[in-house]
Amino acid sequence: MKSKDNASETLAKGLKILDLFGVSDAGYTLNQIAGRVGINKTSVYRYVNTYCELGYLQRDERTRLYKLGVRSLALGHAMLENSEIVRLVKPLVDEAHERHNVHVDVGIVSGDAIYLIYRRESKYTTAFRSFSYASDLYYLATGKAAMAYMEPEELRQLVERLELHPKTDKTITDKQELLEELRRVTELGYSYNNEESVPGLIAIGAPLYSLRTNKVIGGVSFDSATDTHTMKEFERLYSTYLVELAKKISAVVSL
Amino acid sequence: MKSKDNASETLAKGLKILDLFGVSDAGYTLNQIAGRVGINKTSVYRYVNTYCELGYLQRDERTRLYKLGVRSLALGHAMLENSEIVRLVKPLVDEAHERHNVHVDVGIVSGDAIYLIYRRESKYTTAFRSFSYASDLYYLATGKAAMAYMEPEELRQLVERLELHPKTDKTITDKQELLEELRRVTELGYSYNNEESVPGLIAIGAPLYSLRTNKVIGGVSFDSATDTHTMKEFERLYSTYLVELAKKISAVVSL
DNA sequence: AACAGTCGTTCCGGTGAGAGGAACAGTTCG
DNA sequence: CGAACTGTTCCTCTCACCGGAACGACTGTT
Repeated sequence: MKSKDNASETLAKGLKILDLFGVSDAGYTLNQIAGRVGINKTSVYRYVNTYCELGYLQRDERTRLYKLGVRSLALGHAMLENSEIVRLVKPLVDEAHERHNVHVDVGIVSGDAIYLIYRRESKYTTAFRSFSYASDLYYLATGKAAMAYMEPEELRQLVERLELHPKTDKTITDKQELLEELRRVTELGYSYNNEESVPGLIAIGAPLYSLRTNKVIGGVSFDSATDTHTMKEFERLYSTYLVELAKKISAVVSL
Repeated sequence: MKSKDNASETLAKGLKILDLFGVSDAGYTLNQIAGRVGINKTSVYRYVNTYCELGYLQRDERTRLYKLGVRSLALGHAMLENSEIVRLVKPLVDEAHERHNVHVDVGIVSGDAIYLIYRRESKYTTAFRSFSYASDLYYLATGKAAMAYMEPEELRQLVERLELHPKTDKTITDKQELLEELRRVTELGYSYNNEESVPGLIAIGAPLYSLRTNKVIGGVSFDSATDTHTMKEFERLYSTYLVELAKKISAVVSL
């Protein structure tokens, strides 16, 4: 184990387990958990036991698998309700969602990842419920919008340590190509996701600013499916609303 | 420290900190955290550092206080989205909320506590946003409804280890009185919360069953304010809808 | 300028909680 | 019946955690 100072390795390992339950509703067996997080079974056993005793995890009575406990759900719910940023973003996204009947995602950048903190689905996108709560930036509309508006030096360093793994056959895997695309984003004011993360899923994204610090904090996207809209259609119909929404959100979020 | 076997004390302590951030949107200082959770400052420092490095917590740039990080929000959001029970409950509660324009709470019992896993507010109750995600059962409409329909032996044991602390001057603090009230609940089919948790806040609650095991799993409540409805009015207007909603939820939730 | 009161941070020594390999028992599968 | 799972316990070793104390950096008070 690489030992960073001033941090609890035990806690960090324990959190990796909780993390696992954020990406899937399916239950896990003890060995599966141990395998996924890369910790030996005995330790995982102790951690999982701790979670269960406290109510964060519980065992499904039928399948005997470990799954999320009520306490995690309640805690998650409470965190969202109490979070200032979610409380500010929610009504604006809801309004846009209801008015234009479109799928909306809001992602916030932290470290080298973008985190999905709010989503409103449309009937066209429910088929694509691939729900990873944390993603790399380079294959998402929200992420590319955020990258495009980063400070040049920040972006340079990010791209340098980036590894471009293809999610689909349309994922951009060349750094030069990515940088050129990002330049086009700044000209246009919004980004594309042209089936780069999931086949059949397209999106346009716009950056979210903090007007106080003038720095990018994330992105917002409208999503649709290729059998519903072509990219050109989708762009023509919604891009102005998207940019408008992004500005509204940026205005109320004074991080 | 009392040492329970097969559990990680370090992880348990670390989770107490995360828990703290579920009950309030206010930031905390390191010493405040240490005080609240009852752990010495140095350990808390290590835990908090771990959380920050991983993005679960972050420091507010202005106030320098520790607050929830984006990762926690995204994880919470993901857990709720992925949770089967939330996904089942949500549409039913939303429908009732929109049709009757009333505040709805859904609580699930785990251990000796009831956890709020979904809420839709009305304009009458927003003033009361006291948001503790886990509560004792005896002063809530959801909790009392759940208690009333527990198996006799289970209830007896629960009441035995109960300590009835008054939350308001109307909170029931006598075990005999509580048991009598619960008996009346079973006759009526729903419970009251007559300003027993927060002054000015009233509610009626109905139990949620698992039809498979025939056991209580929680409760659902409609809430209002004393300056909007008297208890009699509120009961007359909404009790049938509440019981109806509780049955619907119980039907879809086959835990 | 000296003060008291915060804040987060570091240092350090003693110890016990956690690590983790191995073997366990209980089950489902074919 | 064995094979492949499951969760669980036992064991020893050691290192990561504990926690009191002292630190420097700020802030506001006198």
